[in-house]
Amino acid sequence: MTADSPARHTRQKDAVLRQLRECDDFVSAQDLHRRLDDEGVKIGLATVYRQLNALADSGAADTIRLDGQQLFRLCGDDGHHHHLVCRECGKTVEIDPPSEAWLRRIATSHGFTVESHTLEVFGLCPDCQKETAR
Amino acid sequence: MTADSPARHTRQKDAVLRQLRECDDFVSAQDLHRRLDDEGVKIGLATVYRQLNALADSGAADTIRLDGQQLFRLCGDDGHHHHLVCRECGKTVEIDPPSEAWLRRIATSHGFTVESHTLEVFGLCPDCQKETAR
DNA sequence: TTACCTGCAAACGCTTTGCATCATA
DNA sequence: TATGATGCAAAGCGTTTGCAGGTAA
Repeated sequence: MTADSPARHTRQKDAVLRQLRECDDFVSAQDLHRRLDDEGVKIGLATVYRQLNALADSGAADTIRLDGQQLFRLCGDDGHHHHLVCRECGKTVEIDPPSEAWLRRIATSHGFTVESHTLEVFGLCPDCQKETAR
Repeated sequence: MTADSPARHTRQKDAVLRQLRECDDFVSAQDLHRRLDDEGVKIGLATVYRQLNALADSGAADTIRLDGQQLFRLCGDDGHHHHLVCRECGKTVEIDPPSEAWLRRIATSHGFTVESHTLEVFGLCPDCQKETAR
């Protein structure tokens, strides 16, 4: 571990951070890149990956893996939460995490520490229930 | 949805199933393929993937995603469970699912139904805690 | 001016798929 | 014999990396 990088300020870094702040949900690198592109922001996909990984490494962003791809979200704001995902249309709703005490009790009973956890609940949202009932 | 496949019995299917039974931890498809190869069992990697996916689809095997690859394990019992995963060495321990009532309460409060859920808790296992403390 | 950052494209690792062949039922 | 299963290799997908040129400090 040598001296850390000067952390230069760039247009692209800003764009990634800003866009990340605008999504309150997890986004994939590709998704973020597409959103920036739609906005007219010119940025390489590799740069998006590099920025997101840097944010994740520094602890500024949270990541989860879903369905083979890595999703990122700025962390630190409102504490972490999980998602209720509609299996049909993909709509997501934030839900509160399970009790930390419960997690800790389970982990420590096996001698593990708790660093992070993921929880996702899948079902049908109200709209898709209507569709299916038809 | 038409009639389902006859499910033919083959040497390869047996080999995958047997090898899977021999590991008490999660294994990747590549890992399982290598183990079979070491045993002298001739089998294509694609077949291993196909068998594992078939097992997972049918509900006979559990899968988790760790570090970019999918890991499989026979799920021994009917009731489903979750995992406590060591971030360092990958060791996993089964844990009980959160209360169904809790899940249902959360989902229905948003008008969702509950079909399935995933929960993974990451931390350090006892051995890796010692390593880190060093 | 320096050296970090970027963009492009090629490389990468894991997984899936097309297709001709094999073998179970 | 008929058809699902297999093996091989190529394609696919998300992600990372090498390198030449760009740009903040």
